[in-house]
Amino acid sequence: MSDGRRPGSDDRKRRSPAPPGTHAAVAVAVDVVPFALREGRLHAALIGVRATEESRLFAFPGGRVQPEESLDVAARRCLERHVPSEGRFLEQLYAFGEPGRDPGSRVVSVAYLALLPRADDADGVHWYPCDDLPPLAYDHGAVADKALERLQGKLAYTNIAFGLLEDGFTLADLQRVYEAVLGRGLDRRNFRKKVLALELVQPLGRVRHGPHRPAELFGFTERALVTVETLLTKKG
Amino acid sequence: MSDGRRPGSDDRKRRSPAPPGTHAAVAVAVDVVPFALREGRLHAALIGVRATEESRLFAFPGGRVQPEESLDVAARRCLERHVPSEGRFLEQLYAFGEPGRDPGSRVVSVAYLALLPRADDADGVHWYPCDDLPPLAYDHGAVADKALERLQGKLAYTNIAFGLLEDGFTLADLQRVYEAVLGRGLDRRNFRKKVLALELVQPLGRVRHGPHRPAELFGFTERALVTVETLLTKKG
DNA sequence: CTCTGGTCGTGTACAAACTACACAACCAGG
DNA sequence: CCTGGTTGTGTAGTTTGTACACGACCAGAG
Repeated sequence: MSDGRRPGSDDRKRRSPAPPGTHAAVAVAVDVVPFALREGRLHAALIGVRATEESRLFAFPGGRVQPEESLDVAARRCLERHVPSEGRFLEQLYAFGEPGRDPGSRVVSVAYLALLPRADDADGVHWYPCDDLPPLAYDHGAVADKALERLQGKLAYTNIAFGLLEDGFTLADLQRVYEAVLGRGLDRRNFRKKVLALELVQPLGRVRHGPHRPAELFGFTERALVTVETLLTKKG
Repeated sequence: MSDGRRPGSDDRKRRSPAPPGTHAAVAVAVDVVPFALREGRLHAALIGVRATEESRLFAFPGGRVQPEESLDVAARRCLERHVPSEGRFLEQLYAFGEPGRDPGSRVVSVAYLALLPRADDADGVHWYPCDDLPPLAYDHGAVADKALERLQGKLAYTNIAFGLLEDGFTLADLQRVYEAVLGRGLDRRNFRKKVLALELVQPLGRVRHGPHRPAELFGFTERALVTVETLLTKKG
């Protein structure tokens, strides 16, 4: 693994612009995994990339990082180009850089996790349930796994799930979000106790009417994304 | 944020090799934050990058990613070039890509977190206590913050701290690791109960002699890195 | 108007986990 | 033989998590 230079020499010189003629062969891209709820199930937004003879192939929205933009900006740009939304949550997920992940060229892709309050349809966008994704191009299968893993993990100790809701939700709505992401049921009474005790939501003073007892509507409190001690336990 | 192409068009074309003459202006590097314990305090390994008139400047070991190597391999190569060790733990941390982070050229750097069982001295390597780091080049101040944050966070629900120890440690040694990383004391008896209950360590049948009662020596169990329910609580 | 289905909202008993804390065992060295 | 400093163990009290039942309330059917 040595490059032949003397030990202790400063590796920083490699950061200088490459000499003329030897341009860097590694490109940088971003990919965004957009999650949203549809009919109580967690869905991800995909773009069709090409149709082989017998099967279509999908990938997450993404693109090259421009020389003057940051990774975060590039991710938001790529997200908004395909998926129109007012997503509040966009967080870096992981950098994928295996040499063979993109056939033909060497691309290091920084993946992002995006949470949207609604799964709006748009031109070229396909929403698929997370537990039934179509064949994915590149290494986007691994990207999807990582995204879901991160979302589930952060669910337990942050209020990240609120990125999948808009103000004016009922506690039952919120619970459905948790159940959809975790893939298991929660006890309604214990879940309610826990959420209210942490004071992450505040009643709006309005109610939602339906064929049943009216449900109180809630909104988020001031803090946008907090790391709480334990927002969730085994049974909610 | 539109690039003028029709909506829904496939952004994937950007992944193809750049046309001749228009080479990608964004380079990819890795930086490794190596942590180890020295005299009961958490230290990080730094490399001197340049000496200005009145002050030296340091940075974490790093370098450009080679066209044929993966990010993980590049990180291990850069770590081992500077810091000789048999580090068991090396994990991707975060990708830093602000346009201005590296003066002169656009470099996206994928940072890695490394844990070493010992803080060995080597040519060109400087070990500094984490709570008293010297001035850092680039955005390595933010990198250091992120690394420490990750380490502290994972301490609570994984056995990541074991990367800072070698087999043949006492439970007091292990506790000192936790206290050094967290920066606070833990209750000896509760800590011992917790660690033993999780069966992450196994007695080696040997003891360490000293001027006091002999201490039993432990090693790690088979599983290398596990995510435990709650390895740590407030008082250990 | 009454009935009914289905949801909303609350409280209580039990079990498990966390926290605080004290004492004897043991060795090296004086 | 005594002493200092560490290792090793257990118990009581508090907090947190878990399981579970019942009345309140509305819309719609009859």
